[in-house]
Amino acid sequence: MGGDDDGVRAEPGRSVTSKVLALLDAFSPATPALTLSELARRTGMPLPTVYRRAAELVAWGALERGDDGRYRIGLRLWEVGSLAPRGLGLRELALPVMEDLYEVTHENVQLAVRQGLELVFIERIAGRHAVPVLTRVGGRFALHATGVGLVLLAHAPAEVQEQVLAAPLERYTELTITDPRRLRRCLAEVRRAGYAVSDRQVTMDALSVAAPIRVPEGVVAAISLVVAHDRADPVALAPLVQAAGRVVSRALNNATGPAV
Amino acid sequence: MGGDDDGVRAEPGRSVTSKVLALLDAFSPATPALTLSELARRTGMPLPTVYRRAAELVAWGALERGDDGRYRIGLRLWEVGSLAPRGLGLRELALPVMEDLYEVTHENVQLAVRQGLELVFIERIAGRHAVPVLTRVGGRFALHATGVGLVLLAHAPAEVQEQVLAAPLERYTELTITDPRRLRRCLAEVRRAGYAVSDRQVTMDALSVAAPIRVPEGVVAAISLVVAHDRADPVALAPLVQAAGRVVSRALNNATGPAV
DNA sequence: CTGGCGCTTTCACTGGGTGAAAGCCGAAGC
DNA sequence: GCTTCGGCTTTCACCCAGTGAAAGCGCCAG
Repeated sequence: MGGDDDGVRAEPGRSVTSKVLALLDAFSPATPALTLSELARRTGMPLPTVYRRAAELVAWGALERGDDGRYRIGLRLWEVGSLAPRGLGLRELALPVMEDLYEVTHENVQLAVRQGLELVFIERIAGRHAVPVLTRVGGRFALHATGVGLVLLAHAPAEVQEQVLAAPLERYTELTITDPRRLRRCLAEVRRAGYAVSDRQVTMDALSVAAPIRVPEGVVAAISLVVAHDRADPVALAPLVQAAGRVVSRALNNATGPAV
Repeated sequence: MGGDDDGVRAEPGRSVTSKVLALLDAFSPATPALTLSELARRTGMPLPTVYRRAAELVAWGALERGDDGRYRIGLRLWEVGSLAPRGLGLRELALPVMEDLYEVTHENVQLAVRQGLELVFIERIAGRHAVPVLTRVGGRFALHATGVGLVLLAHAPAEVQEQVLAAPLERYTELTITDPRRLRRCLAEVRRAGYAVSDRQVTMDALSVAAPIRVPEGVVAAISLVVAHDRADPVALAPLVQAAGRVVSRALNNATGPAV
């Protein structure tokens, strides 16, 4: 048999639901718009199948189809997605605080939560005169490099930490921590200090200072400032970020009764 | 009220996809967390069916299941949703401008697009010392009352305008425009002036000033300031909002090549 | 005119989906 | 302790929604 396929293999007999979800999976920040055949190729499903499923998704609003025939994620899906618990309570409560932080510093302000072994950026205020950051809202990133990542990892369940420490740590710059033992010491220091500094560990021009956001059960999110590394004084910024973290923590604890 | 809602009726033989989407539909700002039986009741589907579909959605991350057994929208869905075209390009470009507007005024800044016969709030900066607004990001609202709504409606395709004008116009306050002929005149005035003012037409304490965001094809979004009606000077605010709208328009036109 | 590409529709077959019913589990009541 | 009850999970035999090869369509380039 010719072995020239590259995309996801189509397991015969996969459930309809998984097909629908596979279609959504095909979209990514790098490929936010796909033609029918691209979708078919990426999901490994026959073209007519993709056609029918996609048509249903378009009818509901989960996908949109542009004049160019390409499919995109639909506004309706965004709408439903914004009901995600962290999208809701946390984001709404944190945004005013992030604005304050931005107004004081005019630097990039970021808010992230951990999901599995990665972090997801929930919100970001991108200072127009600040260093450009390559992350985007809704984007994922490794836990071991960014400021928010270090905070989230430092306060994650032990098993999560072990899994991250066991896997190879990707290197982004020459300052990225890739030695598990050094990372372990770094995490201990983050817990002790109550904040994390990532100095040029993601890009060589930026430095970030991050602080945890806590509920009684533990740390649910992290907030950070990203600044140019050569005009940065992490020690001066830390109290600001920590204070912001505490304000959001307090707001969260007051607001949410039962569920996070 | 409306506590007795039967939710969506189950047509026998509806497609699996529609069942999956019906599950997502069951979630709303008012009901962001649902038990299995609530889901079954709201969608009109048998409990085992809901159980299986929901399990698949949880496995993928479209839903999450809390310790309390309730289902919530999952972070993964939010992540995919944030790839929606308006969620992406527009929001990212508009946010810095919205921040500037907030910094100058310290009032609520809102960004909305039209979807069908309603508007959807894409982004909002809620001034902590400004009037509280009841809308939320990801939430929908009628087109005929708010400032953004009037702008979006005034520049919507004729058929959309006719549909809105033909349907009964819900009254929110005694100042809400509910007479189609008056609304029609109002829309003409919005087009002429290049901005819209909604004075106490949604709540009796707030007033909003909105301006369009344009691409060559037409108006794709609207930006607005919401302020306390008694300290408002719409005529003074209008140029600010219009300027913000123009800045975003320009950014959009530069950034987006092929697709909006 | 022809060939190629990408999308849409058809059609007969089949296995994933169905839902009634039975099992399970923990909490509240006796 | 035992029982009931409500809500969740699993089973099972039936069957129609979904399937995908193949044919049809529309468009553009050569």
